[in-house]
Amino acid sequence: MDTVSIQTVSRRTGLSAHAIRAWERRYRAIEPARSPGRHRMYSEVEVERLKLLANAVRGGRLISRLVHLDNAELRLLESFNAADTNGKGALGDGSGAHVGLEPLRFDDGLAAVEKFDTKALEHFFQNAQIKLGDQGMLRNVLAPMARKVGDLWRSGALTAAQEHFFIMIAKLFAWNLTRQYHLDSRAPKIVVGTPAGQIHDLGAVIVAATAANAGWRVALVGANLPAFELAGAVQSFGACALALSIVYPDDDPLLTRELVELGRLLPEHVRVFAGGRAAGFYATSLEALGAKLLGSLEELDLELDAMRRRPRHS
Amino acid sequence: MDTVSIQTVSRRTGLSAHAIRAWERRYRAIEPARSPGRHRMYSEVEVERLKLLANAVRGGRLISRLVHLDNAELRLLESFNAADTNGKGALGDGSGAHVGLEPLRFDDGLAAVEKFDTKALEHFFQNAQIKLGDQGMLRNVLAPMARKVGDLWRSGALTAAQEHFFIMIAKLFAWNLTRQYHLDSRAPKIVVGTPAGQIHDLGAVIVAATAANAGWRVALVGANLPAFELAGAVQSFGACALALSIVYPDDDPLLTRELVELGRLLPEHVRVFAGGRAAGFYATSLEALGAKLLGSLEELDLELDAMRRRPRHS
DNA sequence: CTCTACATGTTCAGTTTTTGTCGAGGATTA
DNA sequence: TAATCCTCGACAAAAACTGAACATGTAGAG
Repeated sequence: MDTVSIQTVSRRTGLSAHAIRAWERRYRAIEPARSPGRHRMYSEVEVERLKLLANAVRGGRLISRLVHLDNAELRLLESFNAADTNGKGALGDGSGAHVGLEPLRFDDGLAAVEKFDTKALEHFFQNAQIKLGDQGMLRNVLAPMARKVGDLWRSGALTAAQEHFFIMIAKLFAWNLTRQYHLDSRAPKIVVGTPAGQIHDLGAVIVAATAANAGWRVALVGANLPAFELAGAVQSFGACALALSIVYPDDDPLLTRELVELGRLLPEHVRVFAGGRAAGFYATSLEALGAKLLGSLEELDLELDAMRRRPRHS
Repeated sequence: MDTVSIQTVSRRTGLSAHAIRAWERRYRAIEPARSPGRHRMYSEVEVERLKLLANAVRGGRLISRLVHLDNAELRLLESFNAADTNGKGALGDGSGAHVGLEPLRFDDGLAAVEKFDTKALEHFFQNAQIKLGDQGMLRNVLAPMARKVGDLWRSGALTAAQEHFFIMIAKLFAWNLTRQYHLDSRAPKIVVGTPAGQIHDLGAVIVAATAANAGWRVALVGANLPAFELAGAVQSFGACALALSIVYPDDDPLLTRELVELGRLLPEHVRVFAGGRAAGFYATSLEALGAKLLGSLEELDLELDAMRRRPRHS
């Protein structure tokens, strides 16, 4: 159904309306339906394609070379430039230059949190997503912002209500990213959750989004689960990996015990990852159960990718 | 067959009465029954359809193109605004073809929960949403299912991991519903949360979705908030109402104290609603602070609607 | 290293479409 | 009787359209 106006397409793709028309005129990139009055009316499929094109162009490719590729090929390219664009400072300087977007200022996001302004906060995230891509947005905006909001809360600069509000929306946004990945049924499976005592699940949601992006099927089982529950979930989901998010208490004896228990319960071949702000404090326990300690989402991505390539080495 | 006046429709949809008439005149979008004196009398289904149209328009679509679509297709479009990126599998097809054929089997949903099958569970929800509408799906599927899952967990038929998994997905799905209603800035505001001691926030999310659907701007501040936080959120968001979800402990003296405190802190003109399984047990405390105890989402909807049409106090 | 030829996003200008809003004059409702 | 609605025509702002010119950056060629 062709119902989307060019302005909306522009907002959603980050391309200017003029650019979209230019692409049509010069390369017939997309030739949308027209209204009786000759206004362009785009379908979702066309919007999707324009998004792919826009992303590829941001990755440094020439539009004239892209228009012949089909969507699958474009998606492939996308994963490449995700790999090499992520580190660089697209964040602060906003010199992404060509595609004209408003610069990405953290303060805008924080201001939205202060005012409980759902719309502004989502807009901020969306802007970041267009600019940095899914992964970039998770790593360079959402995750650091979560830390920042946490700090501000502890320092008293934000109220608990504001912090909760942020977390709620951040979770939803991250989760929505996972929905767009189409995974075939042969994809490997992973369980994501937080062990007993850990009640914050934003980290887990972010990890889930990352895993889904890496082509895994994810069971997000939430927060505060005892070892036997986690092990049970792994077993009944048939997962070959388990990711734990450990964020808050730096030194929880219960958690240490839980991890030991987990080592006892999990099948040998199940790979365990752990990450999050406080994960490092449990390094020895984690090591004991053969878990891999990860310091960043990038590392997680690499690990997951490596596992995919080399199926089960049992 | 209750029918409502055009002004009511206007308030419920956020459209001006003039606009509604224009849509009818120009596109025959909705042609309501008429009174003997030619006044328009809208039925609920017509209101529902106007809401769908209004939302699609706010999502950047052109009204002239929407009027040919049926309700199921409109709802489908909404999911595009919400998820924003999507349309992977849609490739080429796009026409609603397979939209709502499968019957709504509760057991399908539960089976998905057992298997940690995210896709299937979301599909189940979406199917229900298309079939019953947002409100219907919240009231008749999501909420009862949440109760059911809770029971099954307590009875041991489901593990905690499965229960958490369900709650996670349900929460995100319900919260997603609130996103589609970006309303104009004149809409009244409400804060939704749960008081200290209450750690389950699914109920709050459902309430938030309901309020958003009724045309309110919502700040969902999450669970377990002390009275001063709630009051502070109400104040800084500028809300004229506060909704509390009280689900679990039937008799928590702390909560009683919190409610008293809340009564002390809240401005006079702020209306308070309370609902949830355990809300009834605190009836006296709630009454003391002038809160309205609600037994169902329908009641909430009515109350919110009533408040909207009151003359706005400065 | 300069010069030239693309490639490609942006701007300008003058029209046209789309769509929400207003007002007048009169009828209906509560 | 006051508030609300009706119809119809007109209006106006926002957003699109077209086509050409413009600006900037990149890549060879000389």
